[in-house]
Amino acid sequence: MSTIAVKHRAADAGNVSHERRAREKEALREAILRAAGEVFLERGYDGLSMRQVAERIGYTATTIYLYFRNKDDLLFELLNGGYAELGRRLAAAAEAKRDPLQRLAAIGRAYIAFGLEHPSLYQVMFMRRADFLAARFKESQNDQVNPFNVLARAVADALQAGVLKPGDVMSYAMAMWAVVHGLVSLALITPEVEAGLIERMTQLTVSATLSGFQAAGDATARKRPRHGG
Amino acid sequence: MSTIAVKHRAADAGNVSHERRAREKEALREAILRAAGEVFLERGYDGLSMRQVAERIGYTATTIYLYFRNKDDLLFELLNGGYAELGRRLAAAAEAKRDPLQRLAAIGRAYIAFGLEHPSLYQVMFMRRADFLAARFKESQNDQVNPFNVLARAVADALQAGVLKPGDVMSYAMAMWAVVHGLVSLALITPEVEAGLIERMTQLTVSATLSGFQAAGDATARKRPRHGG
Amino acid sequence: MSTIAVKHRAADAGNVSHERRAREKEALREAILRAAGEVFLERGYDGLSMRQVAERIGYTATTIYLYFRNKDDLLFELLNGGYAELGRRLAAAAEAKRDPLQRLAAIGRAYIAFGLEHPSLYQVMFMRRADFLAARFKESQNDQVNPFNVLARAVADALQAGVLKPGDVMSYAMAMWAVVHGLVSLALITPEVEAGLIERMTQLTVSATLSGFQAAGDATARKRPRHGG
Amino acid sequence: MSTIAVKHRAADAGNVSHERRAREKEALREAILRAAGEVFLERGYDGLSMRQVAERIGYTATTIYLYFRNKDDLLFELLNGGYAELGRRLAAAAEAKRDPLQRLAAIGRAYIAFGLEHPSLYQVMFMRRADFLAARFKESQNDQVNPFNVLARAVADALQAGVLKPGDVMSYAMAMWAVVHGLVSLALITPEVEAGLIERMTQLTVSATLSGFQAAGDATARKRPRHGG
DNA sequence: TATGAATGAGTATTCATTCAT
DNA sequence: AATGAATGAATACTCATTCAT
Repeated sequence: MSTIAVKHRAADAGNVSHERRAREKEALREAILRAAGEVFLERGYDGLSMRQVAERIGYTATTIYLYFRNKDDLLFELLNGGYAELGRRLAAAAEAKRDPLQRLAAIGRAYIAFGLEHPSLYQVMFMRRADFLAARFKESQNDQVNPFNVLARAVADALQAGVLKPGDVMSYAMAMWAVVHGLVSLALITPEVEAGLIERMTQLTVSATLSGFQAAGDATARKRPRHGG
Repeated sequence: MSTIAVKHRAADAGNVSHERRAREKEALREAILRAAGEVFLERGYDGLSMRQVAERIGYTATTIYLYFRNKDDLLFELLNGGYAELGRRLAAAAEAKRDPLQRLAAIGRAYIAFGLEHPSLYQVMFMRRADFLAARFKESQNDQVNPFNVLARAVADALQAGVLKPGDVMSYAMAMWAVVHGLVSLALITPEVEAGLIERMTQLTVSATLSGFQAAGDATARKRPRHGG
Repeated sequence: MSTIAVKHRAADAGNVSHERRAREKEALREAILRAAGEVFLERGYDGLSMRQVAERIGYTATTIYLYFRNKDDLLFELLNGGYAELGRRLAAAAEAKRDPLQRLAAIGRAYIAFGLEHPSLYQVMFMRRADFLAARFKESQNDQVNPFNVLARAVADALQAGVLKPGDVMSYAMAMWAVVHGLVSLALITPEVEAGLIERMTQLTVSATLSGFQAAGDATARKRPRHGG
Repeated sequence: MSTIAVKHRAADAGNVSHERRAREKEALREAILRAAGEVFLERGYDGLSMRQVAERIGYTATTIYLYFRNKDDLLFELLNGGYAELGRRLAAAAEAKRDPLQRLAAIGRAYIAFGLEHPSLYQVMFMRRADFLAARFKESQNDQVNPFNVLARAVADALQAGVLKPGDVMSYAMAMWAVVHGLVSLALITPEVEAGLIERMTQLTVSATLSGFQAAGDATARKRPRHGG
């Protein structure tokens, strides 16, 4: 309410370099996105209002329109950042493990961690049909770090390595996604459940699923009794 | 806006029976609930507006207040109906199978079927946080057909029968819930995916999960190679 | 909320006499007015709603429209009753005293008592400009017990008896009305004031006013040192 | 409805000064307050609606929220301004007279003048119960020019000077307030009465009251036969 | 670049009233 | 005589957005 709205006009606007201008502009843009993320987290999807965001960064609501065309545009960028971040984290998890099965488990754990760390964002990313964003996402596909692709590649590797029962890549990838998504989304809509239970059911599920997927004669299974955590 | 607002006064009011009146009233009540489910699904909790609902059924917003005390009441009835129906179906599935593992599989399949058959209702029931309803649900618990209880009882039986690896009932129940919920909710937010893929990933997941849960020495596992479908 | 709405249809409507019908109808009419008065008292002018009134007597809001054309009509009857009641009480007070000055004091006290006993009604009767009612009141003047006329007659008598300083009836009547109205309305808008203070200021004012109005050489004044109470 | 909704964007915005902007803003603020006073007077507290106010000044209801936080805030400012103005006028009247009785008479006349000059404001200030504002007024008491305090001080002085019959300050102050309030409020709700009558009854009442209050042996009374106007 | 003023559409809910029965 | 269903207008308030500066 009583946020002090400092005037943000650069005092030395006269001889400022173009670069610096661009940098400042980018900084504000990111500040807006950050604030939007916070509001998102605290008040949820519908609680995200231009005014709330503006107040948090000490600017007027109008100013946001200089950086984002409208609320949907702001939201789009926010989600885009979410997908990119998730993609990076899955990719990082994948790179950290050589063994195909361990890699799959690591990807799953990274996915779950991301979801639990960004509850509001996750809900908008994966728990709603956001048709209004679909079209825009089609255009801006960044396949490099597309989260699903990271998973699909790891599945393909594991299949080729023969550590999974025979099957098609897509079915396996969707199945695994379903499992981790089920864990995360269930945890998010039943927040009164104690953290320990979430942990135990996650262990149980990931472990069981992977051992269930595993090729019967795969000797490596014996040596890795605990897939989760 | 473009909804045609037909006058709903009975044309043949002369020989209208009390029964018919009651039936018409019940029909409108259900139409409201159905419309509310759709709107809730499309626009979320805050997006669910009495006006939207009213417009969809061709009545005034005021009319809804003749059937439901307020917005929360409307939502409560909506969800309550859903939980009851799901509970009944899970209970029926459970009763149909004697074998503990088969019973668990049957419950899972019934759950998935319910979700896919009632996409909008399912999303309202399990894909949003509805904290505001928690209190009211606490009061009106109908434990007999509480969906989760049906699952938990089946898990307890299976554990006692020794067909599952040792573990606590709650973790197993939550884990199984997570798996089926993951499958359903993923299917619902990616509707462009072909039905066959949904089917294959469901088979894969349910089968793998149950075999992963199964006690190592359980001889019965050999005889039931396909848990899903 | 859960008021049981009993069906009020006369069971023996077939051979009921016209008289009895009329009596019943009148009874309900008065029940409505009584309920309206209660609601008025509890929730004030704007809190008076047809629904509230209807609920209180166990009928539907629609029923009221069978007895009063609309809300204004109901209100008009209510106020009309108020004026009549006030008129009767002032007239009764006037008749009870023979001495002109004592009669004026008695009228004043009766006026004040009425106001304090019917706060909500008094506010609507005398503390608002109810233009929408003015026209209707012009028509239905019941001069017999018109409250102001009672006062004016008492003033005229006192002037003729020579107990008041010379002056015109209208000015005296208005002046006295102003004094008692000031006391009542002040008491009504400052309800947190203790009753004792209201009492004392009333005594003080009435006493001072009357002695101030009194003709200088009026011997009776000496003998009646206390006009109030 | 029939209000002409002029666009209020300054036509000559080019060379507009900050000062002018501020002045315009203040002007609109006061226009809102004035309109609010009128509406309040005509339709009462619950009848005072942001929409009505907005329509009367030719702006949208939303605009009012740029000047006042909410309805109560608007009302608070409205009344606060009135009390301050009345306090100032009473204080000025009090200072202008040294003689205790003349001072009381002057205060009374100033009060009446204020009421007749600001009929709508006066009605809002003193002819309605405004419990909802009590709390806020408690906080923001400006005792310096609190109207009632001005009167109470003058009464205390007069009592100490021995020109009033013995009594307590509070009773006298309330009594005098009741008298002037009665005159004003009666005048305001019976506007069809000719101005001359108002004048005569005021003279009569003020004069009588003060002489009635006056200590019996107070010689000064003889010299001031006419206390009013 | 950023702002202040303003708007119009939207929200839940309540109310007086009408109409067919 | 009384009701039940329905409406349309009203309420305070919030929000995304526009426009001139």
